[in-house]
Amino acid sequence: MSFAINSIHSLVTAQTTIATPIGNLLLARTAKGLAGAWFEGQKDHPGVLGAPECAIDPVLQDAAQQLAGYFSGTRQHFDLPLDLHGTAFQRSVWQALLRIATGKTQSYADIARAVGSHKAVRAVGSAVGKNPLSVIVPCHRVMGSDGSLTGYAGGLDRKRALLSLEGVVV
Amino acid sequence: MSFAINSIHSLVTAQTTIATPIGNLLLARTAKGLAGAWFEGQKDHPGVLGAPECAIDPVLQDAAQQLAGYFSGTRQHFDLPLDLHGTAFQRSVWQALLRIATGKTQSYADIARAVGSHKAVRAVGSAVGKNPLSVIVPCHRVMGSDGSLTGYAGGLDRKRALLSLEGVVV
DNA sequence: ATCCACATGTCCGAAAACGGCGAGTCTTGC
DNA sequence: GCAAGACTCGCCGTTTTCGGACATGTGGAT
Repeated sequence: MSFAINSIHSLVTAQTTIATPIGNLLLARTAKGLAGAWFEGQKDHPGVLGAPECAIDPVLQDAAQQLAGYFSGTRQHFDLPLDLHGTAFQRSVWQALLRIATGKTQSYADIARAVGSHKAVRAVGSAVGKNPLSVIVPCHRVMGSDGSLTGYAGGLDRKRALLSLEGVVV
Repeated sequence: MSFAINSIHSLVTAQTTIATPIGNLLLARTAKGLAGAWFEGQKDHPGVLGAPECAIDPVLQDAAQQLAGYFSGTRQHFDLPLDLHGTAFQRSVWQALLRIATGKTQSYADIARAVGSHKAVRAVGSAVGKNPLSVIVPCHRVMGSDGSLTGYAGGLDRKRALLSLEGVVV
């Protein structure tokens, strides 16, 4: 077994798993901030991380608490140090996602325009699909131009649940 | 028809042919020890040797007996006086082959490292291919780095048979 | 003298395949 | 007519695959 050279595996300094209404969420941090949040069984779940299980890390604790607030409906946005690993294009897409307010949605074409190349719609699709921070980077707020629920690495059920939690009618 | 200047033809003092489960094997010795073991129809088979057919030569007799043991599964390694004729590089490669235990395999790159020039992989390939002592110098235990069965002067079927006799799964 | 062919393995660039799309066309079924 | 699906094709960053170049020692051909 071998890991990709640029995987964040080797950079993770602490991890923990928290329970949410839609499944367990694995949180991972690096020296610079929160770097991963994957649902159990989600597409790019890194599997077992070598880093120490650590529930008392400040960043992970903050994240857990803010996520709890989000799922209970009291918190509208997150305030955490993030360490997003990806290509320049991917990072710009993820930044665009962070600018979508809770309860709003945008289309893949909207994001494409936002990052400057309005024709790169499919590329946006695959970048969105590789979002390493489920929930926190709100890739679930992206829908097809015709309003259709198109895809979600964690499964469409979770996407529906998150949107409905935010008051969006599908 | 002509023989190469450095061929061992003129040095052979005795020869014999023995039967094995995978074909007849021609054994040849010089004054110093066993110098040749070629399968019928194998690539560098020397053809007819001028030396006397002699089944009672001590070295040839030992070789025949040990080979019988090997093919019946009771013998794991050979103990015979060898007279390996080849260039310095070839001899060092063949010596490296002798260090591969029964039931193990190595890649051409492994051998290259073992003889000190890790980039001379192709050179190793051709040296291995010129091994004069089939079975006894276990050139059949060399495989591609990706585990592929690449070549054998006696035919890939024989290579497969030998490996399977040694318990290696291809 | 030179050149070529080998029982390989590594590297690098080019080319092709692959998506969490979208817009345009065509086909149904009312 | 006309709306809702099925199909086609262009779009573009990323990933995977593929092909050529190179390193190396030797022997045989030219």
